[in-house]
Amino acid sequence: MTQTQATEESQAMPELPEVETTCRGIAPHVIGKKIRSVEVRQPQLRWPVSTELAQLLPAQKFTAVTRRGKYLLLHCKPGTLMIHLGMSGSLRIVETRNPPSYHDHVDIAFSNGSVLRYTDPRRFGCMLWISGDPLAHKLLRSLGPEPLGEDFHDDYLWQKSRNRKIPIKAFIMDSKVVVGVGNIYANEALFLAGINPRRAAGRVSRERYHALSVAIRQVLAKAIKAGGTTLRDFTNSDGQPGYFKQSLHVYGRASQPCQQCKTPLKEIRMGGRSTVYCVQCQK
DNA sequence: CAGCGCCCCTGCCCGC
DNA sequence: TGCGGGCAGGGGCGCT
Repeated sequence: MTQTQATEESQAMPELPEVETTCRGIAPHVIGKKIRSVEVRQPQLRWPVSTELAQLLPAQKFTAVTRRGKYLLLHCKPGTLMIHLGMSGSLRIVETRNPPSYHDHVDIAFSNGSVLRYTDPRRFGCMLWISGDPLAHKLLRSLGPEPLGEDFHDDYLWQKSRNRKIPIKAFIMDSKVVVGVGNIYANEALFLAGINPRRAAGRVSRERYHALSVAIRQVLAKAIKAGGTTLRDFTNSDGQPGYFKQSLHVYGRASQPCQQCKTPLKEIRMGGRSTVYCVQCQK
């Protein structure tokens, strides 16, 4: 991996497309492979990593790798390993002999000599063991629909937003409304739909919710498709996040001219998050 | 319930 | 050049 790629990757926040790419990327390397050992070098993530993993997982095989929102679910017979990548986390397949670096917090080693390695400099991620139905877990049971699923559409958003006074941006970033819409894609989708991020969710018309639902699907699907092109090199960890593959219209472009009307883009902070929009094109 | 602000943590950037 | 302070950011959680 070149220095340039390492730098870009360290800045990459795992949004839903990156999590989906990770899900697809690790699946063939971990499903059906016998687990030999688990090493937790740094258990202090968002919540402590259970030391029981080292006893529970060896001799097991992951039977499936699925995703719910930005949570990755590695299923095996006695339970499910739930992983969130937080802001700076990543999962890679490496060789056993590959020595861990400072931020490589967890290794799950397989009998074939490969290792599933969890890396997370900022440690906002988590790795939790769930025995029983993972979808009934506290962190998953109240989540809204998947943005690329059939339950997510304009009528759903419109119904859900009645009498809501919170800004539309906060509304679509609320995981109880819809999962996986992070700050970058919320900014982008609102620009594409022509909606001011501060507009109250309850004051967005049905027609504009149609445009918004289409925009959300579009930016996420496009990024996942872009991520898919790097899948074959997943183990070499040279994949770049999907949003580098598509032009960002507003995110990170504060004070630069709007690509539609040339008006300088405005940046405000909403809930502590950078919010960039065009005062002319987004009402 | 709805809405809002805090906080976990480190890398990066800026100013002196 | 080196160092310290400020800040960003996902999202659960506690408080109003």
